[in-house]
Amino acid sequence: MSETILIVDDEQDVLDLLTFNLQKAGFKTIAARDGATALQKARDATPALIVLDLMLPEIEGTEVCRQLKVDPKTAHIPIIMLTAKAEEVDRVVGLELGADDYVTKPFSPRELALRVKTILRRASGRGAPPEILKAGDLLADLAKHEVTVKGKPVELTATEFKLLTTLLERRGRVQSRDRLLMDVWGYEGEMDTRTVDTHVRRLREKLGKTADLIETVRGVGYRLAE
Amino acid sequence: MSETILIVDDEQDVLDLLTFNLQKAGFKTIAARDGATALQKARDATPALIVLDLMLPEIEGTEVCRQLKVDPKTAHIPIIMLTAKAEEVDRVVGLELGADDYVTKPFSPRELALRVKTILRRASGRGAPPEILKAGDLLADLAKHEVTVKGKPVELTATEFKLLTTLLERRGRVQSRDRLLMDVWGYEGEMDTRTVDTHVRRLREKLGKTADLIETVRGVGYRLAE
DNA sequence: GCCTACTGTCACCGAATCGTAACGTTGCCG
DNA sequence: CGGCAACGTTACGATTCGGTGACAGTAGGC
Repeated sequence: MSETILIVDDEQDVLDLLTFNLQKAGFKTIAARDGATALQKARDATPALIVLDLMLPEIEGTEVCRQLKVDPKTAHIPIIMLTAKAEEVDRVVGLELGADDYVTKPFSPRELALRVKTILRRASGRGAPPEILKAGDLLADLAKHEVTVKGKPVELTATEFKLLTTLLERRGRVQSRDRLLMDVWGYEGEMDTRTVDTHVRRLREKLGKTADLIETVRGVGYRLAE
Repeated sequence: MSETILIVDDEQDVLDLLTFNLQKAGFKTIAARDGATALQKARDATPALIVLDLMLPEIEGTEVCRQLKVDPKTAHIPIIMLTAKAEEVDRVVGLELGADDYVTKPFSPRELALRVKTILRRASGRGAPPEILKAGDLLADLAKHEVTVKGKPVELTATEFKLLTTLLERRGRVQSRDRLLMDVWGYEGEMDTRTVDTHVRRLREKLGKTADLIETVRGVGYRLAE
């Protein structure tokens, strides 16, 4: 089941780190240090997944991503973006670019390996690919970054979307505010746990009547009804 | 569920900071200020996780890490590295050592606590998590934070839930009031309180007929029938 | 550069929840 | 059969918790 992964980064250290850890996780790896090489290797080797640094010399990582998605030969290959700033993320994932996931630097090896596995499992279609999450009238399309209630689309912000999908992924199980802060907001930044409440409220507002799917468990956290 | 964490750093300030924040996050902590002590304490106490500074006097942090990974007694313990320079990190953590994650100084206490939680959650998730407790018609699902009697859900407050699950976990064994105050309420030392009685009553009330599972042992405490 | 959308924080409020005291009841002892 | 101690029950003030609206900072789009 050893699949090949293309790693694109201009820094040798990062390249080594990724190569080592992904190989330890059981993948084959090939590397590229600039955009042009990356495009060529992607076409030649057709890897199962590409890890792409956003900041590259000469050609921008975003441009590489776009070209990969244009070429029919490489368009289907999932891409994980490496980026320094968490703010850029919104644009990168799901919008103009077709990146499937992102990891912010500095990232933990463990985290990256996990995401790679998750995406490959999802892409291979084996074992119930959770591309689309459902709950009652609620549909969340991870690939399209789109949520619908009874077929009608609901406009959510990036944070709201992530919060909702996080709850959907653990449907039925209560998520503490701390837990949600970790999974939705990430490691960095000191944040008030009440921020979660506010976003839950905004989510409920936008979901209208379907909002009662989001249950409050007093003294514990939030939960999506089953 | 309080797990022990070994903190290794030669600076007292950092040690204090880490100790304070990890304890606030609900962990027990032990500390070591040099490599030799760290190795010894790791073997003796077998902590659930080790936070290890890369820069140590006498023995390098890298060397400590290596030795930890060699000893079968400590090899399985996850390690989070503390390091000052971001560039070194990649190589050190990924290639030479078996560290599970790293945090660069200056780090936010919150971030570290979160990474600790993430890794511990992942590590403990492997085993057989007894997430559902049973007793007669009574079912308690820890993850869902939900209790049912004969399939019908019963609404419990956070305290009642914790009290019930605590009794369930020690089914058949009598729990003294002091013991319950410690485990459920987190109180220390002895105190003269009827609080436990009141909550037991409320529990019984909500459980209806199933309440007789909770037995009173006069002069001692409470017990869940087997 | 202005404007809009989004985000995180704060203060306030009502309601659920909690701990304690006071009182009633039960069981055990001589 | 009394008395006492342990436990059950009730009630209530205090506290905590989550919902809500408002607001300032910020980034992106035009």
